[in-house]
Amino acid sequence: MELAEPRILKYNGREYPCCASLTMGIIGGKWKTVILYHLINGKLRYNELRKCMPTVTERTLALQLQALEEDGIILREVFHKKPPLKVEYSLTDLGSTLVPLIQAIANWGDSVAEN
Amino acid sequence: MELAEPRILKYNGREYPCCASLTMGIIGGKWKTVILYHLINGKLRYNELRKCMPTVTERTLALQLQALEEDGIILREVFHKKPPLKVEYSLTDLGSTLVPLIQAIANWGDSVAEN
DNA sequence: GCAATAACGGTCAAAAAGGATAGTATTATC
DNA sequence: GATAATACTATCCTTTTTGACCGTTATTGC
Repeated sequence: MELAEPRILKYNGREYPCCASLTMGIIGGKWKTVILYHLINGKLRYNELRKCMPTVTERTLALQLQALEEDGIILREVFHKKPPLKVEYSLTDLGSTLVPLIQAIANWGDSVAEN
Repeated sequence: MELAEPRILKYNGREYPCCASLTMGIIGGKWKTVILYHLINGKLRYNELRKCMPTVTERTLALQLQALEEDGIILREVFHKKPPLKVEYSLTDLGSTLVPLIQAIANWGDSVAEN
């Protein structure tokens, strides 16, 4: 059987075989949509996010935040230099274009939850 | 620091801490949204899906199809018993409720692709 | 002067996801 | 009578993701 050549899509140095998988490459994984969901209503500090997501470990949260920042989805702002006392995360302009998507993801999950 | 108790959501025997992660638990991963994207326009046979997704391995495709079936998102229909010569996959009613979501995921990926 | 807070980073380990490759049973095709 | 197609399954292995747990640096509160 012959398989067709896929058209390769690129984003931020990574390659994807389909527009759907590109999106999933950016917001996929266990925690990224949860982070974005909590950022819909505005900036949150690192520890505020932790309180919203008590079951994620600190290391994983930090990794996911870095990945989202690297992909241009969220902005990381540090206040008061030397020891970084205050860090705020918010959606970038690009990240804001994901809001309807995140909301739809959350709503669908809500609608099918059994509890 | 005190962390709040999360409200646990359940679906198909699994537990999630957030409505967004529930959805991702069902359609997350590298290939599930791609499968669903190709099923939007109607039934497809196993090998038709393979041609749509030439870069996925057979094992992974079969696993993802099983998972989607188990979660009630797709329907697997076998024709001509004995050796299963023809198998068709399609969206269930529940799976159809994901169509707007899948389309939004695909559109967003399309809009940010660099190529 | 001790603990708490803030925002992580480091290391190691476990779990989950995904890939490579080959095999199977039956029918259809050349 | 060999080959191809169909729809997978079985092993084995590698990569990726996630978790557990502890350390850091400076400031504030008791």
